[in-house]
Amino acid sequence: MPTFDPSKLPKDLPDTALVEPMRNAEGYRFDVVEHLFFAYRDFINDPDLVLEEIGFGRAHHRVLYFVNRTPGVRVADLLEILHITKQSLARVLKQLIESEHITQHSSPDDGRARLLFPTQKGRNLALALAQTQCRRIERALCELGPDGAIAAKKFLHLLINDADHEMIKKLEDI
Amino acid sequence: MPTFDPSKLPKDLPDTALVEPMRNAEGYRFDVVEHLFFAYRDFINDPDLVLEEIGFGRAHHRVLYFVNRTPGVRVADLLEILHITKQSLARVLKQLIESEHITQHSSPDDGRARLLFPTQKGRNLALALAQTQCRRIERALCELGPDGAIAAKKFLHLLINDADHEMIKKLEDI
DNA sequence: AATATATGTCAACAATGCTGACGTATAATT
DNA sequence: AATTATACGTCAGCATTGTTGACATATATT
Repeated sequence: MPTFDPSKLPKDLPDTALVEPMRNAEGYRFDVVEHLFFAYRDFINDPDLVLEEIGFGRAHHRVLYFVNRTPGVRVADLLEILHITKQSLARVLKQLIESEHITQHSSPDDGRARLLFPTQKGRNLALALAQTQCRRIERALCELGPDGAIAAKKFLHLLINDADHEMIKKLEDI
Repeated sequence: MPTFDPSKLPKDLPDTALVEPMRNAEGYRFDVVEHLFFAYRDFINDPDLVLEEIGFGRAHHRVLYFVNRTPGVRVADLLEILHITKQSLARVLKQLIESEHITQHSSPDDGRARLLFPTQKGRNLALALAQTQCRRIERALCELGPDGAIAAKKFLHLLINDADHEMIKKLEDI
């Protein structure tokens, strides 16, 4: 484990080397920055272990998640949600369709659009991956209590770009 | 923007396709899962734009951040903090040293260990990268108020593996 | 009929993670 | 003093997942 012990510095340390740490200050909450980093790191580590066993990665997880969250979603919608290119999406989507976790069907409204639906197999995997993450969230929210839970979610919402709030609201209303 | 309109389904939709979305339920807070996803996505997007201009990536950012946060940190410490291999770290660390954002010096305690310090150039970059993220955090915490801010940080803390709590506390005490 | 849109696909490349192997200091142990 | 363990560097190769550019196809729209 790191010691972070600032008492023992090299004798010949040149003055080009800064020894003062970046500390929390007005408007600079470094403690929150790193909390966010560690929280997200641990949050995605759980499903990673499951994914590894079946030869999938995080990219597959994200696609599978949103297809299960909003069945009938279009390819273009996923691109907007995930902020990736269609070529990146196509690679993992192809595998998810071949492995029969996802099926695609033409939209009756627009024959060009492909609507994506999960299969039961895909739903099962999505739930298995969500389980570890949801347990982690549940544990935290319970400990916080009702008011704290509301604040926590509001905090995350405030971190998100305004441009995405409309889309998030649509997800909420599902 | 996605429509998520479930009213228009393909006529010939086989019953292997699930149309029911995964909805929030007892112990399954999907709303929080996706809030966390979007929040982190937007959170790291700000510095990404700055990094791109100077030919650095997220990996450089993470290393530079923790070297600035804890000057004199050892290579082995960074590996533990970042959860990456020494080969992955070496690649970006080498560039950061060559570009004179970071300097290295032998530890007086242990001649094998290399202690890493930021230069003024490295500190400036670290602060520039932190600025956008800290503004985002500050805006959210202000809106939440004191109690909400405490709950928000506590929430993140509860998401983090117990194994990391000791290290985080050391960071806090810096 | 002409144009725009939704999607698929091929090819190449970049960033960043990984494993395995080997070398070189320096510390610690015997 | 000799051996072993540790901290780090480095080379080589590979996987995942992001990117751009170019081009094809089907369907809508004008």
